[in-house]
Amino acid sequence: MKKIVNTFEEYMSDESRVSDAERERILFQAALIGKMIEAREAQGISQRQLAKLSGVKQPAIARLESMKSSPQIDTLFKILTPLGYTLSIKPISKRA
Amino acid sequence: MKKIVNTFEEYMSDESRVSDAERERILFQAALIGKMIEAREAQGISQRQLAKLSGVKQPAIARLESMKSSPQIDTLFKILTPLGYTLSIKPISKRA
DNA sequence: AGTTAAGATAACATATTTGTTATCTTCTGT
DNA sequence: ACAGAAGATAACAAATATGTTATCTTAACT
Repeated sequence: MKKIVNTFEEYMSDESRVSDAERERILFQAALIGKMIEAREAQGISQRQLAKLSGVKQPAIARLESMKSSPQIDTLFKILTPLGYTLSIKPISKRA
Repeated sequence: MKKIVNTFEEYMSDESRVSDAERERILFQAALIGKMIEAREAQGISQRQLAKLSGVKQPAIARLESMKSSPQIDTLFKILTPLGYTLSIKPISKRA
């Protein structure tokens, strides 16, 4: 019977739930989302304003910023573009 | 009555269908997918092999490589990780 | 001609995201 | 105390991606 987890940290540190590869993947994802939030806040834009700019609704933005969903790539681009950012592929282990 | 389009190029050049912002977004997306395909082929890995490595099924890989779907971010990471790549955010108009 | 491998596709079920609308909580400022 | 703004969340419908299984087409090779 699995322990109920309440936080992201609890989930991530439970080795019976998350493989190393999956953990790495989630951390990359979290870093990406984190930078997106930084970009929005640095420009003083609220989720509701960004919703208007991007066409993505505020609840969807809230869900993805709090990592409650794994957004589709076009949703990410819709949000990043009005913030002046885009996505690119880079080799793992190279520094940002 | 809308003309039926058969190719990506026809679709992209139809201004009644695609706004400038959307066109830019789609081109970024296409560039990203293109690099993913390059990475796979440069390593001599087939879609079926990559399916085993990534846990994403071959039909899903085929669909996203041919831009028939807008994959979820975690699907992209699952595929990119065994290829040795990851995603990062960068300002628009900076060169790769 | 036959065989094998690769990518594309079909059809359907399942899972997940996103839209929609509304509300809740918290914080800030008055 | 009140009002307004911000982010989080709830509930449900609609849209879309993914899994599953199988087949098709094309190309390369014998």
